[in-house]
Amino acid sequence: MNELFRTLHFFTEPGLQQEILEHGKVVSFNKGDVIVRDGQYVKFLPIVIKGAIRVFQQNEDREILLYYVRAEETCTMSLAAAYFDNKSTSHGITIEPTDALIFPASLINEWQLKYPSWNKYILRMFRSRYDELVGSLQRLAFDHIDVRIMEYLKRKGGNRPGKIYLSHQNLADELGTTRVVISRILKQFEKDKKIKQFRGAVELL
Amino acid sequence: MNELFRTLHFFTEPGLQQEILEHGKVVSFNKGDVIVRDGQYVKFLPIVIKGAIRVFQQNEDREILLYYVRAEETCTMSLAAAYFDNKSTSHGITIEPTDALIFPASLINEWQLKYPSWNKYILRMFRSRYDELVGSLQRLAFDHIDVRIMEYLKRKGGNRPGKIYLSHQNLADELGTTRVVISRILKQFEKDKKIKQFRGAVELL
DNA sequence: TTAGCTATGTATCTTTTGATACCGTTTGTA
DNA sequence: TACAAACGGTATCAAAAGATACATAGCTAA
Repeated sequence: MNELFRTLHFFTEPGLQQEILEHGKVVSFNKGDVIVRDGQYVKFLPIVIKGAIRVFQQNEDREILLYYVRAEETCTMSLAAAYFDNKSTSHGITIEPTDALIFPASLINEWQLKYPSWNKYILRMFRSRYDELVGSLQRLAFDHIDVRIMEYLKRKGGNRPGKIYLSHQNLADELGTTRVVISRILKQFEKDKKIKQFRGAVELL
Repeated sequence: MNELFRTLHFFTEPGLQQEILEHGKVVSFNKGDVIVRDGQYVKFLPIVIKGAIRVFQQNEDREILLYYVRAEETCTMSLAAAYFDNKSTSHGITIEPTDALIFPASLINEWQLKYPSWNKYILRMFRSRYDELVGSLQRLAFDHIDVRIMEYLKRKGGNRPGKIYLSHQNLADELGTTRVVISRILKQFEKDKKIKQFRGAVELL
């Protein structure tokens, strides 16, 4: 429960902390669980304590990654959908075992008017999601695919040594390209001793 | 001043309307005026009444368009910067003569806690900026440049007949490509009788 | 062990886009 | 009017990326 308290530190008002503990419920999800589904109304808002939710949109055969919800973060798409009583336009699926604090979306309204730190939290969330997306747009617009792959691997690896588990196909989906292109570039990286490849994983050198 | 009242209708609480009129100031800008500059602290928040502000980021020689602030809208980047007391990371420049309601950014905090309709306005703003950006990302990732040009023209033209005033170079900047590419594709459109070209303008057929 | 699935390697071809260079035309203004 | 700057047309070349096809390797379950 250490992580729970770490998460709570954003919410400086004792009243808010109490409300969160009172109305919130800690739920454990398995890898691959669906948290939100496109077209569904959002009744509950999650704040992730441990793990990660992958949030993405899907049109026809195309898929576009919006963001990952990680520890201490919430899902801005869910928040907005809930707030405006809209159906969700994205999917949210856990990519690893995940614990989240879940509470009724109906509380958002009240909290906004009562707790400044809640507003700060939400606005910071929106802002950083927006910045992330601008970053993606920029990289997509101006960087070549090899740079984008390397950037992605570094970010995913979090600058720590160790294997990063994803297939060429996964990578292609994340970056919006095709498997063949990924294989081609990764092979080149391998020749240049920038990475080591395994079945279903990559290691940065 | 008709437009001013149209803008105000978002703010349903009489108290908020009164505060806006009291603390706000209507300012007229010329085309090309700089509203916010990268690296500058944001002290005032604009709500556009008439006209449009182009908000974009610039790194080295690259430029990336974020959004236009049009009538009844505000600049979410400014808002976030002001709220967190950060310097702006974007530029905002009017692309036509523009009237805006300007008020001290320091009021944001209070209004959030007092007026639900202000919160609603802000969140809707953030949400739609985010959605716009996702759209751009999607088109950039999956559409070919000819489709993107046509989409852009249609949006800019607002499905009305009439000329759309921009040079090939402008278009190239907006779409993150080069002038030659634009000229090439527009020529093709002209051959296919999809558009008519003029110096500094295009007309959809 | 074998069949079947998933993951990866790679060759070939085509398309799209970008880079560069040079041209003529229009427009604004000194 | 003359000159510079902005605008647009076009040719040539190169690079990047996608499409397709097929081969091989590892993993797993019957």
